[in-house]
Amino acid sequence: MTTARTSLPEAARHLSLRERKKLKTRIAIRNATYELIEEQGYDATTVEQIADRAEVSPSTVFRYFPTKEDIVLTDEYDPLAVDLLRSRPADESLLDSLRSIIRQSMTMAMTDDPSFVEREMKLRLRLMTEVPAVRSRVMESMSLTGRLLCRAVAERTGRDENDLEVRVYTMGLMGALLEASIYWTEHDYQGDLLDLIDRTLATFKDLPKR
Amino acid sequence: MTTARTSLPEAARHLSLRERKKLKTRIAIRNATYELIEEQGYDATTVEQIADRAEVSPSTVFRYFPTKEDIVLTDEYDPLAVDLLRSRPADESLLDSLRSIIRQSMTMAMTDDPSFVEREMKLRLRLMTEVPAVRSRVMESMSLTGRLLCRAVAERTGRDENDLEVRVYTMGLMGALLEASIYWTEHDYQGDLLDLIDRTLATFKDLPKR
DNA sequence: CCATCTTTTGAGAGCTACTCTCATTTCATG
DNA sequence: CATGAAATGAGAGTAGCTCTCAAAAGATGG
Repeated sequence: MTTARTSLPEAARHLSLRERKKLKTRIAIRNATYELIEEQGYDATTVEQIADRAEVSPSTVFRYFPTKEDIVLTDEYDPLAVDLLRSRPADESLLDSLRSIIRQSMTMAMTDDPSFVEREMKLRLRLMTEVPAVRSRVMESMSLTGRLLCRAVAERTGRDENDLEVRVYTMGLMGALLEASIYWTEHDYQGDLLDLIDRTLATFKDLPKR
Repeated sequence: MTTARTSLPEAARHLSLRERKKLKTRIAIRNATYELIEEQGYDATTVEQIADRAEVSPSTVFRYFPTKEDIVLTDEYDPLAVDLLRSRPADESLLDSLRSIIRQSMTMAMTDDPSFVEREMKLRLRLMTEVPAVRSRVMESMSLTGRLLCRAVAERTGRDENDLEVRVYTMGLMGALLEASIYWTEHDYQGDLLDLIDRTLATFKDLPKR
C-alpha cells in the first residue's frame, strides 16, 4: 500500500507506527493542499483533488481537518507563545514582554527553518488577505488565541482573566497585530515585520497592574 | 398574488412600485428569518424555510442577500457613524469624539425605536457570540467598517489613511469594541453598555495628531 | 388600452463543503 | 496467531450557493 509519502522529522522517531502514519497523512494532506493552491488558487482547489493527491479518501481529509480552511491554517504554536510570555521577568511591562516574545519566536522560526517562513508563512498571509473564507477563519482562531492570551495578561497585571479591561485590551492588541500583518502583506513584505510590530505596540498604553 | 406582506415606513412613499416591492420582499425575508431563528435556532433554519415563510423562491433570497448570515447582519448604519465622527469639533480628542458619537447614535436609536434595540440588536449580539458563522461575518464586516473609520481617523489626526499607525490603531479599537459587546452579551446585558464602552476606550492612548 | 421593452422572479439543475454510517483494513497485544 | 481497537474508504445525504432560462410583473410610448 501507500508507503513513504513523506519523511518525518527526527522528533517523531519514538512514536508508534500508528502515530507516525497519522502524522504522515496529516503532513501529506497539508502539502498536497499547498501545492494545489499554488497551482490553481484556493477556490479552484477542491477537497477531492486534495484527497487524490494526498492519496487518501475525502472522508479522511475531513477526519484530519474540520474545514478546508483549517488545512491551511492549523498551527500549534499559540500555546507556545503563551508559555513564552509567562516566562518573562515579572517586573517587565506587558508591552515589552510582548515585543520580546514576538521577536524571539520569529527569530527562532527563522533560524530553525527559513524556507518555512518564506514559503508557508507568506502563503498563509497572502491567503488571509485574499480569500475571505480564510480570513474569517483566522479571525475566528484569533478570538480563541485571545482567550489564551487573556490568561497570561491577567497573570502579568494581577487582574482577573475575565476582567472587561483584560479582555478588551487583549482583543484590541490582537486586532492591531493582525492588521499589522495584513499591512505588511499588502505592501509586498517590504521592510522588517518586527519594526512594524514595534510601531504597532507603540500605539498602545500599558495596561496598568493592580 | 402576494400583496401586503409588510407595511413600509413613510419614507418609502415616493418610490416607484417596483422599488417598493423590492423593499417589501427584503423586509419580508429578514422578518421571516428572525422569526424562524427565534423558533428553531440559526443552524436549524434553512434558506428554503426562509423562502417559504417569506413567500418567495430560494433563488430570490439569494438574490437579495449574498449569504445566509447577511440576512441577519446587513445594516446600513456604518457610514452614518463615520459622518457623525466627521462632524465633531476638530479640537476634540479622537477618543472623546468616539465616546460622543457612540453615545449619540445609541441614544438616538433607543429613542427612535426602543423595541428594535431590545429585540433585534440583542438577537444579533446573541447570534454573534453563539454562532461561529455569524461571528465570522461580523468580523469580516468589521474590517470593512474599519477601512471607513480609518479615513475619519486620518482626517482627525492629520495623518494618511494608509498609515500603519492609523490602520493598526483603528483595527485595535474595533477589536476592543467588539469584545466589549461580546462581554456585555455574555453577561446577559447587565449594566450599561455605554459604561463598558467608556471603560474600553479608557484602555487606549490617544493617537497623537501630527 | 394596448404593445413593447425592461426588470424581477421562479424553477430547476449543478457544484462543493461537510456529516454520518457501516463494512473493511491496519495496527497493537497477549 | 488470534483477538480487540483504531483508522480508513465507500457511499449516501444535507445545505449553502451559483447559473441559466423562461415566465411574470412593472414601466413606457402611442
